[in-house]
This record gives sequence, structure tokens and C-alpha cells, in this order.
Amino acid sequence: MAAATPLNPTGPRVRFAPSPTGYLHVGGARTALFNWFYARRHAGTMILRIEDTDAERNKPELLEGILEGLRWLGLDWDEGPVHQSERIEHYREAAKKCLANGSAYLCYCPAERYAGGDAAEEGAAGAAVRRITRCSCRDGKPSSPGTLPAIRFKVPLGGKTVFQDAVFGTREFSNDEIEDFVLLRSARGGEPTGLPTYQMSVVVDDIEMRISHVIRGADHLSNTPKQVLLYQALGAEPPIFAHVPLILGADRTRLSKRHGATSVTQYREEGFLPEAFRNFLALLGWSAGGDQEFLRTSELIEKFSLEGVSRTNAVFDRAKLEWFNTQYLQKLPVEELLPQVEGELRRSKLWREEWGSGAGREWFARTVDLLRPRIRLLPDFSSWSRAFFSDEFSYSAAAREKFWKDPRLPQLLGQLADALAALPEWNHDACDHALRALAETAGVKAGLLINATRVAIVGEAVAPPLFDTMLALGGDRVVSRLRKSLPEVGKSTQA
RNA sequence: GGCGCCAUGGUGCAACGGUUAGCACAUCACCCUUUCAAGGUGGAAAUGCGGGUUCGAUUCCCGCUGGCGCUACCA
Repeated sequence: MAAATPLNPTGPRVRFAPSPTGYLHVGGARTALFNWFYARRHAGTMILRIEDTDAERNKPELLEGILEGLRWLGLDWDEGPVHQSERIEHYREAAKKCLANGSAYLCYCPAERYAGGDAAEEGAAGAAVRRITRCSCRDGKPSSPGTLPAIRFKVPLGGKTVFQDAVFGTREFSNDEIEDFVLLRSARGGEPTGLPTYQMSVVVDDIEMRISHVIRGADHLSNTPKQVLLYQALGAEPPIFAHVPLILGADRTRLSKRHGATSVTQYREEGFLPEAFRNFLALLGWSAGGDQEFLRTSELIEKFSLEGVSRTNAVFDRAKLEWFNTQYLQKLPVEELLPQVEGELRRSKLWREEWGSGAGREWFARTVDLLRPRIRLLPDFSSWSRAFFSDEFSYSAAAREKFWKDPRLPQLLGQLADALAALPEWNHDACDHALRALAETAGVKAGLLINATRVAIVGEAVAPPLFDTMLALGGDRVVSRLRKSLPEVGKSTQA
């Protein structure tokens, strides 16, 4: 994908590295967004890397969905996507190097000896679980020689590992708390060396891709010291880390399927505007410092900084997301909205080519402008405001129940249709006067006619102001819809 | 269990030793109004607890509590 801004070869290099084991969820999207903001803010380079080393859990078909989600969000990248599955040799080389310089060793222990234990032992009445973090293989005394070995990192005894985090500050971990983690899994099949673990592939790639800032979820804070140790073993300078707080569900646990929509694709389908979604996401765990919240993407890029990233986990609040959407729906210049609405109408098969240019385009723009203060999500354009784009619509039950009660209505609406049909000119005030005049002669409140007419011409109890609506629909349509409604109005008033 | 991180109204953020603790969402009331929104005005609502440090703590330190994360030959 082409870069949106000129690249600065000395600028920061960041990456977003999803694993195609699921869809792009909002947490990942927010991480991608922050990386992108940072890259664009500093004219740096954004790299997309696919972490697909786990052949079992990896589902290649999910990748397209992730890319689609990123594109919908409006994010682009300058390099990649790079697939880790195609770089296995690099990781093996690095592991060999660690073996050669003494920072790693071959471990012949069966995998089960390390795995399984901790979680399983938890039930033992709170008994302290001492994990195995070192083994005799480390000293060249294989516990089960003959089996295929894994390569483990030889974590230094004693001492501490420190690194800089742009969000959390200087972090220190004592090495004795870090287990001898696996670099290369024991071989399956005939291969002498296996596949890399996350720690290995991430570090090797971040080094080779010259990543300067690792911006990722705070769930990685705990394994960062392992990675720092690896950088040192490979003779490389660690990058600057920036761990961003997690996004939680309303119950304060990490956002997951049971919290409802967590895939960005779902938000696209529900009809959110990407820019509104971006604005909302940006403010989850980050703030420009002041009180301003409505920030267009260009402002977000301009203001983004790692210093503004919070250390507190944030709860995903859908109500606020919807508020952002209504704000964008209302504040954007109409022209920016038209393509979105056009897309929506196309999806619902209501689109007519005449609205693409000329007078049709003008009408379309005016109508969208009229409708938008009442729109919450894009599909509202083809549902409750359907009557503005199609003659085929139905009268909502709630609307007839509410506004088609008065028994005089069938007669009055008939008279109104006649009066409107006789109008020499079709404009807001003419319609207004005609309706009020009729109300006065008939001795009814104007509101009675106004409300009933609204239902008759758009089928809904809720719509823009009546005379603006009439103007948008045009005289012929209003009159014919009014007449066509008469039998239905009759039924309702008798019920 | 161990290690780590975090802690301002229900939610998202401000206030980075001195403010009547601010803004926004949500919520309630009122205004506007032909419906419903939008908009406007106002209300209710927070510094988890306990110790320090300081003339002064939301802010710095310690403890507690609570939440979250990591604790795999997953990423």
C-alpha cells in the first residue's frame, strides 16, 4: 500500500503485528491506530507483520478479514505484510547464534514437564506453586537424552533486567523471576530444529526490521524482560517500548466475544463512520491533555504522543461510540457524508443513478442534510427514512396508533390533498399556510393535521419538520401519498 | 500461589503540590418544538481505605484492599 506521507528514512519505524487466529478486534484496532498515529505524526514507517508461526491455530482465511478491518479504519502501511511463516530460517539462525555464544542451550525435557503444571496445580488448596524455571539440561546434563531437543534461553542467575517504557517508565525485573523460556520448539517430524516461539520471532523480526518503537498492548509488559534479554544475547539495542493499557468490557474484564461486538467488521456493518470510530478509539487510553474530544483524524495525528497514553485500562462504552457517530453525522461537511450514504443506499437497493450528478445530486445532498440530525447509524437512511428515497414504504404501527386516531382525519386529509394540489407554487410557506388555513376552517389544531400528514407521507411518527419534508418529496408525491393513505387512515381511526 | 501493572463520579478523560476537583458520554429536570432528534440551561454524581512527607496533597512515599495482566515447546 502506498504511503500517505513522504517517508523519512531516519524517522521512527513501528509495526502492527496481528496473528491471524481471529478477526481484528477493537483492542488490536486501537493498537494499530496508535502505531499509525505515531508513524504519521513523525513521518515514520508503518510496517504490517503477520505473526503466523503457529500452524495449528493460524487460519489463513482470517487474514483478509483483518486487512479489511484495517482498511475500513483508514489505516495504511508502508511495508508488508510480512509473514513470519516465511521467515523461519531467520529464527533458526538466531537460535543457533544464541547456542553458539552460550546464551541458550538444548533442552531434552519432555514438553509436559514444563507445560501443564502451573494452571493444573492451582487447585491444590492454594499451595504455593513453584514453577520449574531451570533444569539440568542447562548445565549439559540432559534429563532425557535421546528425545528431540528444544532450544531454551539461558536466563542469567541473579541480577536484573531493565528497559525503558515510554508509558510506564523505567521497568526492572529480577532475572530469578524469569524462566528459561523456549526459543525454538522441539522438532516435530524429522527437522533438527523446530518452529520459533513468539519471543524469538518477535525479537528477531523487530531487530531485522529495525523497529524503533514497539507500541503494543500492556498484556505484553510481563514478557518484555525476556525479549530484552534476547536483544542483548543477539547483540542488538532494544527499542523503546510503549505499552498501552487494555480495553475492557463493561464488567471490567478483558473485552471478548461475550461482551457483544468486538470485531471492527461488526461496527462497519452496523453503519458506524470509520472516522467516528477512530476518534472514539483514540480516546480510549489516550488524551491530548485538554477537554476537546471531537478530533478529526488529522488533528489526532497532529496531537498524538506517547506521553499522553494512560496507564489505566479503559472500559469500552458503546453509548459514547454512538454519540461520536451522531456528532460526525452532523458536523461533517455534507459532501463528505454523501459517499457513505450512497453506499448504504446501494446496499439496500434504494440507490438511483440520477442522484449521482446534476440536479439529482443537489436534491440528494439537501435531503441527506435534512435527514442527518436524526440519523444514528448509516442504515437509518434506508430504514426509517426510506420514504425519502422510495415510494414503497409502509406505515409504522406505532405511528398510526399515535397520530391516526381522530375520526375527522380521513376527510381532513382528503381536503388537505386537494388544497395542496391547487397550490400555484410549491414551497415551505405555501404548504404551511394551506395546512393552517384548513385547520382553522375545520376548527382543529394544526398539530392534528401536521402529525397525521407526516405519517401519511413518510410512514413514520418521526421525521424532519413537516414542511421541509414536503419540500424534499415534492408536490406530486405529497399529494398522491396523501390520497393513497386515505383508506388506511380510515381503518386506523375506526379501530 | 508467584511476579507485575493500575486505582478521580456509572463510563471515558482533565487537573502533572495550592482549582469552589474541570470536560464529555450516560442519567434527571427545564427551555425550544407539529413528531422525534439536535441544540440550550440547570441538577445529581468522584479523588478506594489507612498511615506518612509537606505550610499544603487527587498529585510524592509506604501498607492494605480491589481490579487487571503474565505465569505454555499460543501469540
